[in-house]
Amino acid sequence: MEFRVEKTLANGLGRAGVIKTTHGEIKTPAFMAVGTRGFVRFIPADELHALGAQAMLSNGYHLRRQAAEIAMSGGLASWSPTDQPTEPWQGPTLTDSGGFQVMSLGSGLGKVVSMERERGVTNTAHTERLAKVTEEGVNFIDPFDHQPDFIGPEESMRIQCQIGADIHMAFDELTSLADTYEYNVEALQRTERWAERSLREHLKHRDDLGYRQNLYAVLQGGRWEDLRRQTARNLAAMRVDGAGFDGFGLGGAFLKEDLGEILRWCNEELPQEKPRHLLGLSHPDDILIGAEMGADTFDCVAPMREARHGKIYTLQGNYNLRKMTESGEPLAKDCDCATCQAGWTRGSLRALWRSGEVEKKQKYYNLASVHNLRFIVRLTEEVRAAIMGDYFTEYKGKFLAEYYGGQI
RNA sequence: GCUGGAAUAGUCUAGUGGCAAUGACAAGAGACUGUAAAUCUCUCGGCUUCGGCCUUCGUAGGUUCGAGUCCUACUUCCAGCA
Repeated sequence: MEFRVEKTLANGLGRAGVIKTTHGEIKTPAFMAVGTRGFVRFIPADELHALGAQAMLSNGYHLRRQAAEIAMSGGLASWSPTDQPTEPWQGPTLTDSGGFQVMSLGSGLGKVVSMERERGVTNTAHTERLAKVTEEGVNFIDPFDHQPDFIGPEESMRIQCQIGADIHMAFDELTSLADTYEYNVEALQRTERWAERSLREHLKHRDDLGYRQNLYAVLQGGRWEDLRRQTARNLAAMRVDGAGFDGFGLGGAFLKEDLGEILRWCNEELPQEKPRHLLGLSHPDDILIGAEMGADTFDCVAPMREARHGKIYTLQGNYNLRKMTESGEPLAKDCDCATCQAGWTRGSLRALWRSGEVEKKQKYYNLASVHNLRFIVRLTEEVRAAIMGDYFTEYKGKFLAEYYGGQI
């Protein structure tokens, strides 16, 4: 993998660049579509390409039982599940380690991850969690079949090297907003030990499929500057047999107002010549702050999940499709997505969504997902153009003013 | 005409003495950020100072401390018999 920075913002952090992987280039900043189980729900690969998606993120945790099968077919770029009609996504890919599930099945079980929720968030009681963290790794109960299972750094690396995405994530522990400083110190030190074990195991298998796979370390440390800066330095300096990480994942549960600062702390310490992936965020303000503070790639389930739940993105803000019963308006003004170009209106889309017929609903999920995903992909394209063209600050201000209507 | 059965909120539906009344759908509001999420939460007779108050289960009476529920009559619908 090769990463080249083409232009840097005046703040010295934000930049535009190109990541070159075995399966293609990613022009950054870029948004990766989330295809947790190896495909993007309701959007076939050709439509993904058509809407400008440059890469897909899948999850080693969810694909752990198909990993050997994926390896047999040559890796994620030549595999798609037999029960899905889509062709494989042949472009660049990234897999997550399963670290997020440590939190979502553990301290965050049954809870909604939010960046704006009151600070009174609480952790799920230990006795109720489906995932338990030990030094070795994470013991968990599969929520679907209730079978006990275990993933540690070595397991995650072997799974990811069988899946064969271009970029892998080290196995990390994501803490929740409710965790204390003391717990974050403990979890962070463990995450760094896991990072080293991840790197060691990754190096053994990174060429197993006949092409070079790459590993990012993940920075945790919650909202504390000392933890963030120190872990950035530690992970940037980490070497196993002379080899370091190929890039860095920026992880954690944030409050919105803290995001920019946290990214600045991390990225001021990280080497500029390595790419950085901001894990799991995609609302426009998060992308704009992320890009400004030096994140190169993004991923998030929100555009498509919110589409499925009836929230439609527009430059003037979002709206809920529920209230658009009779509307003959387009989904969004001047939108270049395939759905809008095909002439779908708010009312006609709503009728599909609320039809109660499975096939129509699936059509709705496709059309709405394409629209929202294109919206976020277009945003990253425009951010890149703004960085390259030296007008990022004006672009950001104008976008936020129009999108949030002065509410931010 | 006779004999049974049935009428409950926008719709369908539960309820056989303590009920502003079950559930579903529809409708309305909110949430969702490295996917246990085609999901979840809330509202859904009126008013309210949020403690309640008022009006509601086809219509009109009655029994009862208390009736959607029991009784009588009537109206409409369904089924069977003529």
